[in-house]
Amino acid sequence: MSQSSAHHPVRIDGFEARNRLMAAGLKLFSERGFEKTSVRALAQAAQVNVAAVSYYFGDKAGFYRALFTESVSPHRETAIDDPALGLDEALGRFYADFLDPLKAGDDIRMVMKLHFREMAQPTGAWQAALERDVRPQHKALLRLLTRALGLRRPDLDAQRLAITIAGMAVHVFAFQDGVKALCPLLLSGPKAIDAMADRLAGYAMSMVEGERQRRAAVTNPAVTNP
Amino acid sequence: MSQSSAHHPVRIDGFEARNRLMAAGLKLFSERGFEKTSVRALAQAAQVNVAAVSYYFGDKAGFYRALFTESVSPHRETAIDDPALGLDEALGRFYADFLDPLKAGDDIRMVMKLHFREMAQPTGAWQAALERDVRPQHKALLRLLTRALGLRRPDLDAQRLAITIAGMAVHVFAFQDGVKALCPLLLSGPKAIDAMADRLAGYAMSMVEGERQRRAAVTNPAVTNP
DNA sequence: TTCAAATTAAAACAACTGTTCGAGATCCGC
DNA sequence: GCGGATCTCGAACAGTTGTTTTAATTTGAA
Repeated sequence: MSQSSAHHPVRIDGFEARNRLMAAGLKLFSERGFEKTSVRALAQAAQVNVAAVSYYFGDKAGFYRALFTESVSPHRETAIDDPALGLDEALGRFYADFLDPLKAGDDIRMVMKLHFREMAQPTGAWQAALERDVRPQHKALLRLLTRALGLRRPDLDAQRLAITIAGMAVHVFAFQDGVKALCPLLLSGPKAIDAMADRLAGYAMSMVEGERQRRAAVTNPAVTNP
Repeated sequence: MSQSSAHHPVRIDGFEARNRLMAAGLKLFSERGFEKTSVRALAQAAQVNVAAVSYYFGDKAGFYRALFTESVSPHRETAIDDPALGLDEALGRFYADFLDPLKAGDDIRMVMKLHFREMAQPTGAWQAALERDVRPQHKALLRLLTRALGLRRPDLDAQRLAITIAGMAVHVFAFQDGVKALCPLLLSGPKAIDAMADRLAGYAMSMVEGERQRRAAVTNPAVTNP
């Protein structure tokens, strides 16, 4: 109903309570989700009165939104479509940067969980993040692939390739619990994560090469067709 | 508290209400999630009294579990590790069968959403499904890849490959909303879905081939190393 | 110190949650 | 028809939810 953080007129000094709330909110929301996290649980975890969340954020939803907005974006913005980079370098950076937050044991992991929780259950907060963060990354990847495939403009098959190449990273991230259930060693420790990023880059390279061959075969079917 | 569906002694005839509840539950739970769906909303959508869900399922949670259990498993169990199949055939079947439910416009899509909603936010209901449905598929895929790579036993890199190959399909499924936001044409209509499955199979083939070469290069590094 | 603004605290609010109760309706075999 | 099981209904339960209110407290500058 009310705007978020419209209560206090200008700004304040006693941000301790607000900060404690942010920390507790990151933890609880990422663990239990929005619905299952009550304002009272938040207040208790932050050692703060119940009214504080309304006082500082106007709303539980406003608190959630603030958490989503003010949290540092966990993914570095990689310039993968820099023409100076080779395809292998670009893809290597892409996966390395994408999977990097997996190594940080602290809050970043929680921010990620928060984000992917929203992906599976899209609300307004995520739609905004998609347009702001995901779409540019996708476009950059698409540019990279269009160039690598020697195309003038991206076509549907380039889109498929881009979605899949990005999806491999997203999948590792979003379903890390499932991955850990199937094979715990795959994501245990920084070295395993680096290895995973390396393999993903290799997979993507193979995919691009295969797509290149497929396109060649389609335009010149006489060679390989039975 | 109480066991699910422990109310009615033996069995009943008037299953109309129960069926209507199942349909409404599939719709609402898959749309809004478990927490956001109230028993009253379920009853109203099913045109059934509030007490019906307790009467037939004992519990809201029991209702959810029943929905999860009784719903037909959306994915056909593909025998991809049949040694008679070539790798390309096996992977082609795998993706075709996996993405097939995307074409069915009806309830199956809702069942999928229900499942993937649980994946992102694992509860008991999903853990059971993982052990029953996902793990066997993963093991079959792992067998297939182990054979294709000429290994005696699956190693960590084979695990990575299997997880990623399956993940490409999971990603399309789980984030179809995001995919549609980025490129709506990719999943519109059965032909597009078939094409996507084809491409995924091709990608996987390329990945396996690339992995085979990588392994060869590792065991015999003199050839390609700088 | 003094005063007003900023912050905290406890209690109460109304709305909604899942669940249960008991009375009525409906069915089926007899 | 009757009788008993099966099912439906509305009301009410106790508990939790997010939010507001009101008063007490702390804070910082004049």
